[in-house]
Amino acid sequence: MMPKLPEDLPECMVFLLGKAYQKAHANFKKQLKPYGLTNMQHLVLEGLWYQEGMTAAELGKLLIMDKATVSGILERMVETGWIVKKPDPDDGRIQRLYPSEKAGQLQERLVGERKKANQQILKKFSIEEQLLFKRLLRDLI
Amino acid sequence: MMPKLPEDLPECMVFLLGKAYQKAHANFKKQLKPYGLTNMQHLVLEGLWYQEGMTAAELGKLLIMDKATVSGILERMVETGWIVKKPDPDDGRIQRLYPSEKAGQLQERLVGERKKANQQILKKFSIEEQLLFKRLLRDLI
DNA sequence: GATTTACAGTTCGTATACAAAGGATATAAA
DNA sequence: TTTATATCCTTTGTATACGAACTGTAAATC
Repeated sequence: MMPKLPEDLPECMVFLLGKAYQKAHANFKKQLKPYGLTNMQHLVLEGLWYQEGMTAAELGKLLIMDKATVSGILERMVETGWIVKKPDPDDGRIQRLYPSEKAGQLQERLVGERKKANQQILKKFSIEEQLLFKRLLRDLI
Repeated sequence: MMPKLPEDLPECMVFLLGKAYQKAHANFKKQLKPYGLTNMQHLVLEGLWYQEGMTAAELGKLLIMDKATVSGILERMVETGWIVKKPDPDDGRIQRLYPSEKAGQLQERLVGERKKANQQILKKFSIEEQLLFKRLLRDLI
């Protein structure tokens, strides 16, 4: 629960959004730990399952991630065998990204974990609140 | 705006919360840049203005920050002259924290920046939506 | 075709985040 | 009072985040 806070700080959206995300992130992180995946790595897999063969730039745009951040995450995911990079035959600048076999075998369970995490957040609210909440958040993105 | 996203990913609260915070954070960051302060450093100052002399542990609890994270932030803020650490006479484990002179002189402007950042987020919504949004976020913390 | 410009990725530096372990000190218990 | 336990804080290691600079390649323009 929220402790006592300075002045109108608890009214500050930057603070509220940060702490709400912090909590949601921490819970999902725990769920993913057994798989040896981080939240962002999981997100990358979801992106590639949606459309494999994307480039790092496309993936970053889709998932709203900085190219430098994407670069690091992809490097670790190649190292740990979650994805594969294949050079594009027509464009020497590009590497196309594919989920690995190992990733594919866990796809259902991993997507299930995300849905579970999502449900654990939403279950606190009524259906109307859930829809409104999502709309409000989307309006900020 | 939000790009096309995999399956029901755009329905996922972890994702929505993360991206909404990312955006809010980025905007506030820009506002604070002229001051040479980061968002979290600003938050620490607000905490100490609310009650100076707090310990790192108390501050962390108040602002919902990990003790290791707090430690690093405080170290940098001492280095850059935003806060001062004073040893507690009764408890050798504790350092009490105070905003510096420099911080005090900028207090009004810095608090103003936060309020401005908050307004820029909230202005997109009706009063009713604003109140509901805050309540929903608080329910997650 | 040579030059400019645009784009893809990487690398570097700095700042969170947080788990885990360690060092110092205070308090409770035996 | 010696031992055990609890706190405070720091340190270490890993993973984001992201601005900025850099390399390499493609596309556009002259």
